[in-house]
Amino acid sequence: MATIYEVAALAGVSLSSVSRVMNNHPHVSEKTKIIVNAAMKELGYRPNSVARSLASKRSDCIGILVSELHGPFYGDMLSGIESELRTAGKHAIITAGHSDEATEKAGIDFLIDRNCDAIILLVDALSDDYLIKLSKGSTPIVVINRHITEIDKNCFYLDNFLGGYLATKHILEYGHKDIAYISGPLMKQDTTDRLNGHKKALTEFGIEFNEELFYVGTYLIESGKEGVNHLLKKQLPFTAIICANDEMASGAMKSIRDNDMAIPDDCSIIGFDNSFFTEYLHPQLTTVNYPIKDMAKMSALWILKNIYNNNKLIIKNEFTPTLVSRESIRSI
Amino acid sequence: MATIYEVAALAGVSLSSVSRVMNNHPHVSEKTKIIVNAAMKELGYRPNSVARSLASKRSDCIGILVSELHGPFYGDMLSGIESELRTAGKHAIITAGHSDEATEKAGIDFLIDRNCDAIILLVDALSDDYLIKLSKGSTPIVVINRHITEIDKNCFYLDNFLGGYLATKHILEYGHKDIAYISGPLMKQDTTDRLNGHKKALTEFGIEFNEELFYVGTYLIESGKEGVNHLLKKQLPFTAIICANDEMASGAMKSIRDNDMAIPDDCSIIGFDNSFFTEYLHPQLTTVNYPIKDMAKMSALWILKNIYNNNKLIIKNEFTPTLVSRESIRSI
DNA sequence: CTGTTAGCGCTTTCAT
DNA sequence: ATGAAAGCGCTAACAG
Repeated sequence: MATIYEVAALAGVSLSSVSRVMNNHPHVSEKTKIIVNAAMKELGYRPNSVARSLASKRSDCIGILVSELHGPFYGDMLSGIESELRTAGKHAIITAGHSDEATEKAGIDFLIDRNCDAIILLVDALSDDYLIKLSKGSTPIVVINRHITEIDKNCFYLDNFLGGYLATKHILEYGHKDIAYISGPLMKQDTTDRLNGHKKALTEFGIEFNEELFYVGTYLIESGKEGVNHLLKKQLPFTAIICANDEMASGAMKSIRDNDMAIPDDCSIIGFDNSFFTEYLHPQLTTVNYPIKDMAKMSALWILKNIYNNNKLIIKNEFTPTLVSRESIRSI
Repeated sequence: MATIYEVAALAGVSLSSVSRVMNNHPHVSEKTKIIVNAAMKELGYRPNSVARSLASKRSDCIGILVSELHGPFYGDMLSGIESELRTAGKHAIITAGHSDEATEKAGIDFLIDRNCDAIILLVDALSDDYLIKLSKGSTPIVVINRHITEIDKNCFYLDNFLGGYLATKHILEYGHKDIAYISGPLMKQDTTDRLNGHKKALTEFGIEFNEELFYVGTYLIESGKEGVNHLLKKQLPFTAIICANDEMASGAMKSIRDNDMAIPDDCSIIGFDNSFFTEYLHPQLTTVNYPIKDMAKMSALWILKNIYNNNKLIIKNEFTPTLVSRESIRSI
């Protein structure tokens, strides 16, 4: 691998000149530009980005910390960010936090230590306070799927309360009264927001929230199954299940069918996220659209605007969920 | 951010001593260790990994180049690799190649330029020759989902031929004779391997391959739909469709139902990959298991063994597909 | 066992 | 417009 020294020697100029043409500095003569470029080509020169990063304290890299690397939700998010960064000539460094506090902290440190110009965070375990403090550090951060008032402008979030409300209202409008709810882990803010939206809708329709028909899951398919089995065991009547995400909904659907009940005839069901596969379930799952890809792209755009000074971009922070009505709900 | 100088000053030792305790060198007195560690803690010192990487030419980072960041297949792969690396204290730097030659090359250069200790590749557009040449460079590479004889030991691949064979044999054993095939892009090796396996099974059963019932898709859901519509337009009889992956199979299922045909009564269908969602389709999709997560983990283990000298590990390169029989096929 | 001294490859003042 | 020189923070011989 040729270094900048060899390029300079071959071109018969100094290091600085090579550096200048590499970085498109103004005030470089056309002649130097040409001769240096020729030398670079001849040597197949590629700048060492580690050295560059050490000297300049920049890296053209954005760190991304996400809970998991698999799953439709995170996949769409990563894809959305990467595509925006790529078109801007920036790179993504991706790592996973596994919803564990120590792992999330370590992930952030890793990204900071690699001189990322900014970091995009989707974390569950870290406290608001930690993130607020982090935002005061020298590496700018952006937070997805979480609304922290103090760093409001750096947050990109869904109105989860509205989402929970919409789902439940939809169910209620179809005449359901005995409604089960399979929730995500209560430590997550989006989970509780959705749940509170749910409760608000219930209240509006004069229906009491029933702890007996409430199950706390993990957002994973398995816990959708477990949730249904748990509910069924209680022998309490219910005509609809609201699931806090699509994966649990698909697990729930399976379990319901395994118990010889039909969807939506014996039990209606609604999910959350509008993952790609919901359209391929049978029946097609009614759900709430979570525009994660748009949000992910927006977070990348924020960085392009605020870190790399692309001023043309217009940023919005809050995103709105919408109901996607399909086949998994029937009228009572 | 404190530097190694400040730590050395506070501890009253030289740089080298600090460096030595950081890197767990032998021949460091217990006393120095303690005093240096105390100084590090007091200053909240974190080594600058960029500087370290520049000086040492190592990074404890593994580069991963994958076609896409979303989708069940790539998600499982990334997850599998990351979990192995994490437990070994190594980090993943992930980027996407989008099945485009120039993008794949740029991705590789990016990873090399960041001093990755090794690179894991899942690429479609790059030629065997390019990869062979690359493997002679100074950054070790590992290739997933591709078998290149010359760099055999660095490849982790499925017996796609067998997979294609198994799928078709299964269909044939159920008595089908008019069999449609929705393929992936023919430029991909796994695609043609599967197709050749398919043809072999046909031959064994004395059935001729019918170009009219053959459709080249993209491995995306949409093209499963398009494939079915294309086939239906021809008005030729067929009782089963073999899809080269599950996503196209799910698209095909939807299209079939949209045309008022029942699965498997009017048309049997089989997929490939055994993606998580196939179990939640209706009917549950019969498919061929692709142990991508195991393969991904194995590729990571190869690196731990060969690059980081963890000799205990046993490596295998070829993986075997298995048939997963579910509900989407009926007897003729 | 510890300290000194060169770098790693590039950026960035500061002169000229 | 160009060059010289001083780092960026760390590692790694080499002495001692």
